[in-house]
Order: sequence, then C-alpha cells, then structure tokens
Amino acid sequence: MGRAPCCDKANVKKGPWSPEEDATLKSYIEQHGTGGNWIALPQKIGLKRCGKSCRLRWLNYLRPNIKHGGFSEEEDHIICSLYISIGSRWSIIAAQLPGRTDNDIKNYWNTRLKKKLLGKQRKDSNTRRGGSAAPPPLKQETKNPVMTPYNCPQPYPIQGHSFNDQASLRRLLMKLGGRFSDDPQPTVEAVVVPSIQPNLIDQSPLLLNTENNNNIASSDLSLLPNGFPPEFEEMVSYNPVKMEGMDCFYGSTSSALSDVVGPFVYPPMVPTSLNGYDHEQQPMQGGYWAFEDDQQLMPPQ
DNA sequence: AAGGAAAGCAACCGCGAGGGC
DNA sequence: TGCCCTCGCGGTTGCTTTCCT
Repeated sequence: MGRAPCCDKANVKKGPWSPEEDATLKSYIEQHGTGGNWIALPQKIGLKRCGKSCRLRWLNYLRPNIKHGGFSEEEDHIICSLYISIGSRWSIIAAQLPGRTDNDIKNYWNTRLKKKLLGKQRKDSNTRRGGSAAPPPLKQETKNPVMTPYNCPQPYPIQGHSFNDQASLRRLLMKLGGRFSDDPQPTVEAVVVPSIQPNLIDQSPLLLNTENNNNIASSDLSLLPNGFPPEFEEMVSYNPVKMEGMDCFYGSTSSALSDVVGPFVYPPMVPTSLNGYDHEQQPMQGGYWAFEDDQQLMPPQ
C-alpha cells in the first residue's frame, strides 16, 4: 500500500499559476497568515490547488522581498563554499542568502554556477534573457575543454564570519544545523571516495616546497569535512606523494575549486593517530586532507 | 527563416522528520 | 509507544525561451 495522497488529485489544478490565483493566495496570507495548515488553506480560500503547491508558490514567488536572478559574485562565493562543505542542502544555503529561495539556488547551481565553476560555460547566461550586451559566442565545447578558472577572491565573509578557515565555517554550519561526516551521529552519511584515475597520475610533475622531497606532514593538513564533490573529480589531477611514510596522492584542480579548498591530499590509508580517526590502516572514510596553508606548496609547473 | 538543441526555471513528486494525539 | 498528519526538503520533470546551424 502506498502513501495516502495529500489532496484529491482529480480536483486540483496543476501547472503554472494565474495572476488571479496569485492575488487570491497573496491577499489571504497577508491578511490572515497561513493559519498553520497549508493543506486546509486552498479549500478555505476557494483555490483548486494542492496545499503543497500553495506553500511552494508563496515561499518561492509571492513572499515579500524575494529576489530573482542576478546573483552577485559574493552570493556565488557563498553558494560555492557552502556546497563544497555541506553538499546540496539548499535550505541551509538559502538561509545565508536573504531573499533567495532554496529552489532558486538549486536551479542556479544546477544550470549555471556548476558549469561556471567547471569552466564549461558556453555563453554569458546573464544576457540570455532580457540582456542586451551580447558577448562573443563561444564555440561548442570540445571533449577536453580548456578550463577557464572562475575568479573566486577570498575570503568569503558571511554575516561577519570569514570562511577562510575550515574551523569557522564548520562552527557556523553546525549552528545552522549542518552535519559533518566525522561528527558522532547515528546514521552514516554517504562517503565520497574518488576513483584514482591512473592516466592522471604522473601528469603535471609537482615541486613540493618541503625539505623531504615529496614528503608531507599531517600537521600541514586539515580535514575537508564532506569529501570532494564528485562532479569536480574530472578536474582533479593526482600525483603520488608520501605523508608520514605512507603513499598518498596530492590532488589539485584547475577549476575554481582550487580557490576554495586549495590543494589537498587523498590518502588511501590513514593511521589511527590522525585527527582521532579510528581507522587503523583502514581506507579513509571521511574526506580529504586539505592544506592549512597552501603557501607551503609550489603549484604544478 | 525555420527547426532542432540547449538552457533556464517554475512546479511537481515522494520521502523523511517531527509534532500531536 | 505507535499511528497519523503536516511540513519541509531535495530530486526531477516538463514547459518556455533562446541559441545555433
């Protein structure tokens, strides 16, 4: 037996809202509020709509002070930073952007920002609808596109916080209800473990600015809490290095992500001593080790 | 100019969480 | 304690608009 439907599907209207419906819903809520019951609301005001649909329409469109489109660079940075740290938890991300809805941010990420970060943007989308100054059109993307790193200046101040360090980001996100894969919690979150692409190893030889050739200390690193977003995997090149005697991979990316997370190390195996991980010689299950201070490293030549 | 492809976005759907009884 | 109901979230769909050939 399936779940009972939230409304009588046969008697509700679907599809785009008419101006009349918008006006009815808006004026009622402005005068009376939602009454704490979205399911009963449409019947109360004579709308042939599902309560969930009314709620969505109000939250995403009719509510006062809603902004549509025109995302600023700063908003891009905030979305980018938060997505990398907590993933697709759009409501938490939206809570940091006044006037933005989770749906708007989700659409913006999926249709534009992700491509922008990946350097795959084919055209200036701001001019796509209603714009005027048309940029020179880009050629169709090739199989191996030349990446255009997105200019992502640091730090990313959000309501008085600087997200230039992982600790402050973590504190704010926990305050907002965020969780991390290394927090004690009853459920185990999905783990993002990359498949090392052998053809990428040995490309872009590295110059590590350390005394011991290609040797990295764990104290140089901090944990990236939520793993590395899989959609950026194709942008990452891995190079073999040693961390405390263990074989690891140094990762770097040519995308805008490099501005956000910097270079990082992916250890297939980690010792018990690192940051209290209880994974003695077990595969890494929590994320990646990012450099606290990427000045310690020279970029790939 | 026209038709197909791609992009953008509003809206829908199903599920999990949480509160009330 | 368990069931029911509503809310809120994130993924997905499908329509519209714009671009490209």
